[in-house]
Amino acid sequence: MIEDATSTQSDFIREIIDSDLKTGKHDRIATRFPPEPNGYLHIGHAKSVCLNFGLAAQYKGTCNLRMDDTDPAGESMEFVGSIQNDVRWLGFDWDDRLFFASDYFDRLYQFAIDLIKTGKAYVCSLNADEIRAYRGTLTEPGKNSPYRDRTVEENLDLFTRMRAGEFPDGAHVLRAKIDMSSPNITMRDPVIYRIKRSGHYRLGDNWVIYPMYDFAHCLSDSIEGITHSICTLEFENNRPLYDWFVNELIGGSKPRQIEFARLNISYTILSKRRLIELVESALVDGWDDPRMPTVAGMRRRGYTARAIREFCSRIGVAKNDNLVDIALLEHCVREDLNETAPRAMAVLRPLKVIIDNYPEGATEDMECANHPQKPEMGTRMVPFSKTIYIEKDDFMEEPPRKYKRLGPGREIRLRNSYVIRYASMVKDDATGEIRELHCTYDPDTKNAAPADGRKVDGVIHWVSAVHAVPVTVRLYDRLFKVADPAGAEGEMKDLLNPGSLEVVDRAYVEPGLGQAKSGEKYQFERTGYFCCDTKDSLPLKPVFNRIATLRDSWAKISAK
RNA sequence: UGGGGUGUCGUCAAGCGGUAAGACACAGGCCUUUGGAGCCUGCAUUCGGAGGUUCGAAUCCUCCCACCCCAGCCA
Repeated sequence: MIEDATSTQSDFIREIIDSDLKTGKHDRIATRFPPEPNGYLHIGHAKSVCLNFGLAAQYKGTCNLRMDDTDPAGESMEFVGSIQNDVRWLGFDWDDRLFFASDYFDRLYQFAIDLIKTGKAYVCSLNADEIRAYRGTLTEPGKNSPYRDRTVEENLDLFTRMRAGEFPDGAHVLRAKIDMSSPNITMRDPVIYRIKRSGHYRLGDNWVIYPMYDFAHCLSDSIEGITHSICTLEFENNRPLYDWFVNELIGGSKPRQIEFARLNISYTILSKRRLIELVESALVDGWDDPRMPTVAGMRRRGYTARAIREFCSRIGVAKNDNLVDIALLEHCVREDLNETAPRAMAVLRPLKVIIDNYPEGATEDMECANHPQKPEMGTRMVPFSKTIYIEKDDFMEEPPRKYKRLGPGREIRLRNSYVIRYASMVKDDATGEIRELHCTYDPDTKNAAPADGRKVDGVIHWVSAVHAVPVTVRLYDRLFKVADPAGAEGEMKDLLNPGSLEVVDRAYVEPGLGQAKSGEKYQFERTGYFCCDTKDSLPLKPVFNRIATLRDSWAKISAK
């Protein structure tokens, strides 16, 4: 198991576990990560994965991966596969403990029979609307169903026939007989089985009745010997029901449900429903669109599993509603990639520069460090020649104060190369746009300070025009333009950041990058971290996704 | 206005009766062939509010306020 996930500070759940271990309530701990295979995992799930698997690792216990597939609608093997892939990619391992709630259907059915036999469950023949009406409201108690007092024999007969497929969908449900006047609506004779003929993605038509979450989940936990069943806050109301089923049906050690606050992140959305909406309305390009907060999307964007784990560790585990600043996530990727990503030069918006006093047709190989602080990462050769491209932003005709880049009369250091001095510019007669710059270079400054001791403050990156490789670069930014899209009014499409994707069709990268392989991550010096796209890159024709920008203190200065 | 939760810096989050950790963000400065990275400094006299208990309260008690969740045959 990975180390960084185990070296986490404490939280209220770990305190509970420490106490359970200390008092001898448990001598080992068992958790589980229980997704429903009806969608892709997102970073909110990653928080839960890190928590559950991290706990198991920390306490030398186990964490099961369990598909909570009790409602066949929307579930599929595709999702089962993507979930396994994502959990594994995040760095966790469930060994041979991949389970399916649907594998427990026989036992669950038996538990239901047991409940009927002890008079704790009954078949109710009210329709859905009637059940709702009988349930009462938040402030008014419910009324007993007229079917509540059916005999055990009648219930057994009806339930058996429900299973046998004798009734149409919705004709009957099995309900727990608890308390229709409970102030906790969850306890007002909750439905535990419904008839649903949709066909299960694993079991086909074996069943026409399916257990509800409240019934299946606690019993699945019990079957697997889970000690701590960790879920999100919205299930707090369900805990009494969780305990009710367990107490009625399970002897010995019982699992304990503990709830924590789900993750929210600014400028994005983490509800499965909304994510599905984004995909289905084609507002994004699929579940793995690099702007998506899905594990698949983030992976494709270039986020590392390590960065995600670090993020999950830093946000902590508590019960407060939260909206974590997306800047923290960005910080975590930068922190990781700063250590690991080789540097390279890429010019996103090229401006041609001709070095007048540099010999025509000559080429020089410049030795460049792959990481300025890590000599062990080696060096590479980057060709330099008379005509180069620099970033448009790195020249200003009328530079403001504090601007350290190129301008009329100015000198600048070309990264890993020479110092050049501005000579003149050529403008387009019609538009006034700057077409190209002419400069002169100082031959004595190749990776050396000027001999006369004059200071050259600015450093800019460049790429040799004849050697550079044109590539497509996709500049990603936050998906939404509002900090809290989940809490915002209006339609989702109106909340999206129109600048969340900018495609640069013709950026120039240093020659070596032409051979970049899918998934490789680089720091394009002075611009950001980029990942060679795993889907759209072709051999020798890479497409780069911007993972994150570098911190840009000039942007802050210039904004003032 | 039923029940269940939560309220500590802009955002997360420690704190568990002994006098407010840390992180991100932000603001200054140093350093720098990435305006990157790194380094240094600053950033809650105050813990939703009001009372009370105590030598001492963010921590205990009382009342109040705000926000979140629950009326799927979803999970």
